[in-house]
Amino acid sequence: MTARRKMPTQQDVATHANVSTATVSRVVNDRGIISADVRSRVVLAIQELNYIPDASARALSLQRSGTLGAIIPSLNNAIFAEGINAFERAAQALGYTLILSVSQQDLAREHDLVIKMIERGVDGLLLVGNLHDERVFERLEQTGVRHVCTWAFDENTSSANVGFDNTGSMFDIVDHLTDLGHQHIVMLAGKAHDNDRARDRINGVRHRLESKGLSLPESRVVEVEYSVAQSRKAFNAIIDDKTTAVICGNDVIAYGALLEAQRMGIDVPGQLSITGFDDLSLSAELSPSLTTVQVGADVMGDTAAHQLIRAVENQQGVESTRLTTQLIVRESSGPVRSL
Amino acid sequence: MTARRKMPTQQDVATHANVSTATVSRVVNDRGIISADVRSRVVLAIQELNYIPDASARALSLQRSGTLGAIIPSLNNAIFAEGINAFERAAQALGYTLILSVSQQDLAREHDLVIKMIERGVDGLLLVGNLHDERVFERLEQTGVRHVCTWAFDENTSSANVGFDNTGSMFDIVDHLTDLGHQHIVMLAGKAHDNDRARDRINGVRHRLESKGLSLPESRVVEVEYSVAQSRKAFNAIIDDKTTAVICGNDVIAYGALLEAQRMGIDVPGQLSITGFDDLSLSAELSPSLTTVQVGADVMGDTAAHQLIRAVENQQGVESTRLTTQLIVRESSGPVRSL
DNA sequence: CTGAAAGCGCTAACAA
DNA sequence: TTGTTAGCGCTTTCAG
Repeated sequence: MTARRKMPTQQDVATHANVSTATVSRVVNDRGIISADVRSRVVLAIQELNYIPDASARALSLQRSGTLGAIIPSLNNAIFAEGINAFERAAQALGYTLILSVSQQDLAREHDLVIKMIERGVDGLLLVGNLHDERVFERLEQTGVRHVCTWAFDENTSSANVGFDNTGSMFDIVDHLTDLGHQHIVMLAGKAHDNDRARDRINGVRHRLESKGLSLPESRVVEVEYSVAQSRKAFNAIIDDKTTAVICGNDVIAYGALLEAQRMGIDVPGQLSITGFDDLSLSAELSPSLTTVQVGADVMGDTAAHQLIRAVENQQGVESTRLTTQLIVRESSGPVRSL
Repeated sequence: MTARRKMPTQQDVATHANVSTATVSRVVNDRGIISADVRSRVVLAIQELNYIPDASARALSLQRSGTLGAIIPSLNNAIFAEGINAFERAAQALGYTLILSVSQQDLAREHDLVIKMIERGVDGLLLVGNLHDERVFERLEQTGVRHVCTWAFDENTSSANVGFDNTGSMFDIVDHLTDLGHQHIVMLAGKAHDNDRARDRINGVRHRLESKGLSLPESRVVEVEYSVAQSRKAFNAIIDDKTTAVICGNDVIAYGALLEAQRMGIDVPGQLSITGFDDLSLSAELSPSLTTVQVGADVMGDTAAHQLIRAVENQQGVESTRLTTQLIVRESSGPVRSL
């Protein structure tokens, strides 16, 4: 088991079945017309030899690999895992294999990974967000590799988008809170470095508040790691008596805020409203359940895979799909308590 | 952008730099000795043409792909996502690319995916658990593809294992609970279909209880989906007044039990002790925090990648690594309240 | 130190 | 319907 056995090749099968390699190729790929006799001989030979075709050779010859690439910031983020799960499922259903790389929220690393993906000959590539190294777009354009940027939607990008408007999604949250009378709001945002989604969400909150004569000064925004423990600390540090609501950049951060508030004896939503973003399945189960924004990561992953594959197989461009988010009002947000 | 551009090949670079393709190959792979002059000409040509090597052709020629495959039951399971994250990170650091497929806890599907992986020419393959279609092992053996089964450890498997003993891990939980005086225990196990880990955990609990003169009849075990909502239902259906402790097959199930207990007004751990398995990061944050078993998914993923790559690059067999789990006692378990 | 040539396994015209 | 023959792009002897 330490030595790598020589695997049977198409040639071996051909010899064994007494046909040409072209014929073997034809039956393997179900292409053209083959007599029943020949077909059965080939099939038998394949079974007897335990023949498994070589995808590299096939890709080299076909100039198509049958793979889809995906580069994501992290897998330790339930919502990305969910999106990739759907992406892989759709790809698998359509006969494609997933090549997955993690950029660790580092755009320089992401650039290198994109090159790797091109080397691998992926037929399509999924990226997260619209913020990337410029050279990424150049390379993709130059090589003609189909790609789609997910988790964001911007009318004015050159690349196709399958995602939602991060800025606009926050309007619903802000409107919901201001309707409930909240004016003193803080935001526990996700880390915005190399991350346009986090940045857009902050801007969304800020702009919407400003449009209502309110504001979100720098002092009332903290960027937090994707971690409940980190979020608790951040919450603890920024919370004060005047604050009546905290908007979180994602559900995990919201869990931290919620748990820490409870530990501090702050009543949610009585004294403080808390909102999340993503609508992880746990969010509906907590007590109080979390008001959040549903993003449909599974639809996004599924759609991205389908768009990519359709573009590849029909030799056309990748279409953008604008997904909508939905505000899910639950128990963690409520009216400002009158004094 | 709808037409696939012809990418520059090694041949183009060779012509441009006025050298042979062999030379280009040498500078690209840093192999052999090349004069400074030639090297710089080649490097320049590569940049000017934006040359990106073709991994398929390389793999075909080298009979090595530089990829590692992984087939996991699901990505919507935080602990697998964590393990794969570590696996990918290690692979990436060592120059390998990850090919990931999801079997959806279906061994028949897994078998097909293994064939796909062999077609892709993965240099090494990660599988979860020791329960697989027999033909999987035959194929792997026959083709000589290095592989490792994770999330389990059994002395008597033919395949290398990088994991822990699921049966034995439950002994710690059982001992902990019986030490606290618990005798009426129920188990909310993970779905055991096509899943030796879940099965082993059930057996672990049962055997350990029996060794102490206690028992875990079928009527006190329910298999539950990996879902907080499902777990709440199952908990609700099985809980009764006599039960003083519930052992859960994983942390997510435990969250469901805990939240439902709280909703029902059951005091944890006053009236009921609850334990989990996995030690997800949230488990330490909940209130009460969850007594659970830490499995070190990141170490497992990292180790698996290293073992695989070492085996490939040194032409040797894959070594097994026995990982240990650790009981983490927190607030959700306590002594049986004396009546 | 560099080039020429063969070959990795498969597919795709083009003939037969 | 089936076989023959070129490659696909890269690496690797083997010469020079």
